[in-house]
Amino acid sequence: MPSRAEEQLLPKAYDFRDVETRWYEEWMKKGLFTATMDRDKPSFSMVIPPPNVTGVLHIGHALNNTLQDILVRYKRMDGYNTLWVPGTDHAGIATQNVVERQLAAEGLTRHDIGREKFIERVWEWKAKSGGRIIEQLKRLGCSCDWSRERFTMDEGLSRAVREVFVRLYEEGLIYRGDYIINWCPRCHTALADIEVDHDLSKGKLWYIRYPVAQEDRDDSGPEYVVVATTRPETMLGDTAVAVNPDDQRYKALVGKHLILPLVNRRIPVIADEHVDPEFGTGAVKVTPAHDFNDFEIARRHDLPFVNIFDVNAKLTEEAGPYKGMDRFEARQKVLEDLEAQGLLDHEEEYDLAAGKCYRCKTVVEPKLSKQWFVKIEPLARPALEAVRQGKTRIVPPGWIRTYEEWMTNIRDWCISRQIWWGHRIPAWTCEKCGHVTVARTAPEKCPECGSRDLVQESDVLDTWFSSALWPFSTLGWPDKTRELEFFYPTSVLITSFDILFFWVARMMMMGLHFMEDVPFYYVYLHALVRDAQGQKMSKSKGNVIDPLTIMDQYGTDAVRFTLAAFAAQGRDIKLSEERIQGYRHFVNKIWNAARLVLMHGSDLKDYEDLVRPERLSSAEKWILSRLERTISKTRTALDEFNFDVAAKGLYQFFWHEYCDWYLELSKPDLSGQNPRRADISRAVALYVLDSSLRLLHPFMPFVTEELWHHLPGKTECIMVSQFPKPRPEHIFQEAEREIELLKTIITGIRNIRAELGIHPGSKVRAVFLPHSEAAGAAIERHQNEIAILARVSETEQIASDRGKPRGAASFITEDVEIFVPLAGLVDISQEMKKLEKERGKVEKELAKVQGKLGNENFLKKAPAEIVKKEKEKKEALEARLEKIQKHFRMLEEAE
RNA sequence: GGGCGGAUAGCUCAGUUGGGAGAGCACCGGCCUUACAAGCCGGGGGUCACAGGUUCAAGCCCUGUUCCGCCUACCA
Repeated sequence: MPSRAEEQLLPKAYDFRDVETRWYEEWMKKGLFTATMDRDKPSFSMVIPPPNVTGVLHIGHALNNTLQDILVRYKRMDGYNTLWVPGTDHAGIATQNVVERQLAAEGLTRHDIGREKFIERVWEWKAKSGGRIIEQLKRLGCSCDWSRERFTMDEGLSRAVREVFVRLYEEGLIYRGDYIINWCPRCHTALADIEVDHDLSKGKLWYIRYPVAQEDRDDSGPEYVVVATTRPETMLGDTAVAVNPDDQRYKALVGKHLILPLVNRRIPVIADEHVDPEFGTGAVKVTPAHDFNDFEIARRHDLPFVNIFDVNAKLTEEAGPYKGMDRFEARQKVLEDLEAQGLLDHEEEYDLAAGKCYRCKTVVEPKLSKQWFVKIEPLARPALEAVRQGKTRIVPPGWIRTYEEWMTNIRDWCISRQIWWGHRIPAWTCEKCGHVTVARTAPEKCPECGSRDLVQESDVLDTWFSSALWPFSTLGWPDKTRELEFFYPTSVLITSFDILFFWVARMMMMGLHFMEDVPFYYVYLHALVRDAQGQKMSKSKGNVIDPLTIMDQYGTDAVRFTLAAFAAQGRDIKLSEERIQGYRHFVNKIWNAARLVLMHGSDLKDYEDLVRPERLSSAEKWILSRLERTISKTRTALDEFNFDVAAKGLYQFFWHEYCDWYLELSKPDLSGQNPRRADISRAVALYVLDSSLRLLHPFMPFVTEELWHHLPGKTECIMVSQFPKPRPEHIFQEAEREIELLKTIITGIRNIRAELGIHPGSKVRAVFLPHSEAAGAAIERHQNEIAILARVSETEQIASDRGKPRGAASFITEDVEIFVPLAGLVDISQEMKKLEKERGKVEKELAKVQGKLGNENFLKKAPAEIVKKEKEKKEALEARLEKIQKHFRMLEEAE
């Protein structure tokens, strides 16, 4: 039966379900997430990596946003003007795909309904289901300023996009040109280089014979040249064969012609440095329209471009008899035909990295087409410098090199996409004179010829173009807003390393160019969340841990704390349910500790005033001192983005110091007869709980908020309370030493009891032989605690070996020898075995130390401090050994 | 091909100027001790991947080797 006091207080187990929704609503209602712009406070701002509107919260989002929320809650409590800007990304291809699939279910394609209607459909979809992920972020407890939520295609951001495009165009940094680009035949659009994934797959290298043209053949020369290719179908678009200029084997053939099999085109043999004579046969087929290298070779040698693929990667008329075939079908047919004509020399197994569309995994096709590009070098240079000079610091710093590498080898950015959903390129072509006008708003007539017959560019911009502006476009740019003034540059960007190039680098470039300052002072790159075996989570492998499911199961606080505790820099997070379960236990532990403390002190409103050093016991000083160290540790760790260190430190402190020792030590006082003592120990318990809850709040917002309101006298929310500040006057070194000794003594007795198999219910007698006055005094002072925590009935102090009890179990430390005399209960031979083992250990250690001290070089070269330490260690070990031996002899006699 | 990171207890990892090998989980034993069995108490367990080197002293610094990740790249 629970007591009346218990009933009034907290339920026995924490039920997160209603607490989480209740407090989130309360925070929203009170407007606690809303940024203020108070001149007296420093600013702390972040922009969320905008999830795709199509997104569903996955474990990566959970990690990313948990870390951001921890930081922003910490800073908010620590007195900053905090702003965390939330929002979503329109995610061009991804979103278009979703709506196209819906259309397909109705038997329609986007072309059936037309561009305008299609875009309407996408907006409808967005209005209906686009906000899902935002709701999920709220479940996670994210304290974003929802009043400032943005969308990359809302009106303001679209205006920023047009502004940037026009300015870059006017500065000559955006141009349009015919280039070879990566084409996704499924998405029907160009892709930027980094939107193409390369993974190694098994393939073949086919060796094909290209006959030398009749008129160029001489009697001594070869009949054909053998070229190697992984993609035989592209031969239909060949316009040359290249060899290295220094390659003696082919020297005579340069300038002559070959007959391209199957299509019988005459193609020249050319010499180009690019060709590696060591690879394959040293002769390369050149397909200018369908290979990046060949494109470059063709430009150098002025070769024609033969386009053999259409938008679906089906063969065009240029491919003659193969017209209309799919590229892979054509590959088979080409090989068959070559074989039939005896032109297939041989084939080899070969691993190759075929490029795949990062959205749909279709093998991309290099393709020639007219696209818009950003001239990247003038933008990349300052972005590179800013990191080199430390204006923006990348954490962990290992990524700096990768960033530099990429920034120095970067190619122009292809920004046009042949899809419909996105920011339409603000360029209009005059149908009459062909003049292209780039403008912020649609021009009425052609500035060249005055024609009103203008057609807007049908392409849209790469999704990442608008994301690149996110840190300033969300703050109101191009207007000069107060937000920009207050919060730009933002303080920190927290994101996953896999979008370092896609996003971070581009924000750096755009921020520096348009705001003339870095977009953020710190970039913290976190790892990927993997499964317990280190495998990437994927639906097909079935190893996905769904954050929503586990939040339902274990509560949001447990999930958040787990993610933080495993967020070690530079390492992937291997997550398993077991770990989350473990931290749910921690949530429960906090709950129950609070329950105990509140049972005794729910009415003690002035507990903070009662905590005065001069009135405290050593245990109370000790816990304050430990708290103090935990506060500093937590702050430092958070300031350095060591979320794991902060989380684990709090766990260790709260569970293993506050609960295991302080609360246990204070129980006698809490329910004792001395009201003054009881008040103080209640006050300290409350004070430490109060501080701990505030330290834990950024990690576990819900349970801490709930408990906070049960503390006496709390009316405001914990999320706007003060984050604990260092109080050096709460460091008590003397008390720390004393309690550590007490812990050793209690553990020692417990150890003896456990080894002798004494029932926890029965009490023992303990005899102490302290090695110092301080130790003796401490034992004296803490008799009561020892009695309770080690279940000791009576204690006795002796001054020398003479008083030692015969036939006792012992525990020997540097400061004190402990004996538990248990006539009849001690198995003496057992006890001797234990001592023997102990003696072995000490002897071994002693031998090591003696070896060092016997080494002249050590004495000569090691720092005096170290030598001294070793000497002290030797003495301590010798003393200990002597005591063990004495006790051993005594047992022998007793036997 | 280039670059980066990792190898420490059964598992996941920490170990910050080189000077006493640690945590959590798992495991074993004992306890329903009035906050918590989602708990308490106690315990076992490691040639710090391998081979050299520097040093009085190496998990830590240097060289090489093996294995495993990841990023990046235009060898057809």
